[in-house]
Amino acid sequence: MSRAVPDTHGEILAAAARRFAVAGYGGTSLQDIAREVGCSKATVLYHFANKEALLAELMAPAITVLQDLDDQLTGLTGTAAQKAAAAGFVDLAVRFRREIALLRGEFPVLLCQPAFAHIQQISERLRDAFAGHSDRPGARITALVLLAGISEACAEFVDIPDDELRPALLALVLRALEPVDAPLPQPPTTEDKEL
Amino acid sequence: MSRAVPDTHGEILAAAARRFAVAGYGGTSLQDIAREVGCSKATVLYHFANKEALLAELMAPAITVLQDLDDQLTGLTGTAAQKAAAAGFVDLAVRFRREIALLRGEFPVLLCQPAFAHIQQISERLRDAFAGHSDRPGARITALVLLAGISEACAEFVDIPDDELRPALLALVLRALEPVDAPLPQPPTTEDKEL
DNA sequence: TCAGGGTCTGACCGATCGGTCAGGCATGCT
DNA sequence: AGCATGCCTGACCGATCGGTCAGACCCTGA
Repeated sequence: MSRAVPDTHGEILAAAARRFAVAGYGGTSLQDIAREVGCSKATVLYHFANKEALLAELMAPAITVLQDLDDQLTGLTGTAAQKAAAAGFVDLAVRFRREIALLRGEFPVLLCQPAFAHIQQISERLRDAFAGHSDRPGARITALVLLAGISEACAEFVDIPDDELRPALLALVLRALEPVDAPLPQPPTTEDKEL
Repeated sequence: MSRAVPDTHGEILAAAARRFAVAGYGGTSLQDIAREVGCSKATVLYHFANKEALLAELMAPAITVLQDLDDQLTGLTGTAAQKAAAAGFVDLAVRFRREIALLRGEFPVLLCQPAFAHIQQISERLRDAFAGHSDRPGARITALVLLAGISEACAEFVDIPDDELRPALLALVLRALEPVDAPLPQPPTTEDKEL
């Protein structure tokens, strides 16, 4: 049988995920992680170049999916962009809520680090899509409220099953989003804008 | 005239607010604050018992208003609780968005400290009021998304004037809240249906 | 039997943190 | 002049942080 192959690497990863979720990235020391695994801090740093590399490996799957979503949103405008962004982000947030919980408000600090710089750009494009690429303050405010709120809710409601959380969030978003390209009483004359 | 009365206490307070807003509470050292004021770290600790006391004095006005809001919400139920909580919290968040920005995701950590323990209870009651005191998952999820989203938005949009931010947030909240005690399909008068 | 590579560790490093303390300095009252 | 008081500081403290390093302990293949 598969008798106790150590897999220290994986154990460290799992322990780090648990600690980060409780105390955040900044609030968790390498010593904490080592203690949880039952090894020395030096062992943690033998398996991972540094603390940031640990976080990066933990976040990698979520980041990949986030980039895919970003690709899918390119070219979409108006309500189409809003709906696609809403469905895509809600699904992503629900699936990776453990990863979102890891960062718990440390987004602003972590995104400043060069290793995560491109994430910031993606999140700005995502917010823009949520606003239907409108620059109306109402649309921009709504987009930010929803994106931040969804992240927080997913990090908080770890006990609710995906199939319950996802539709509830999606319904909320569709209810709350400002329609962006349909407030005009007579729209046909404005389509030359696209050309 | 009032010629250069030092008011070091106030200067430290202002400098701390500026630094906390940029780097967060945990990310700001007493040394940083002292450097910004142009005094020594020991001077900061001469005017304030410790770092936490500095934060407490900075947050005091906002906390007072939060407690007032909490009082006003006691006894309200259903949609009345939702609307009162929405109006009250949006107003509070807009007015004190600088204070909210100070904490930037450090709520979970700071609320664990005994000095801020009662804030956690208030915020839970507030969330409950947002949900119209319903325990439907949809209502609870919506409440959390909106509360967290509003906080984040207020911390982010420091450049938008109050009079623009407040109505936009209020409209969003009223649009997004699940009605909780009005699931009736037909209003009392059926003839206004034509309108 | 021995060499070598993968794994792991205790000891240690420099930096930084919040906080303490004795004392310097200016001012104003007696 | 002498003294008390309020304000401020440099030097220092113990703790903790992320990270380094030489070496010990396996296991395996020659």
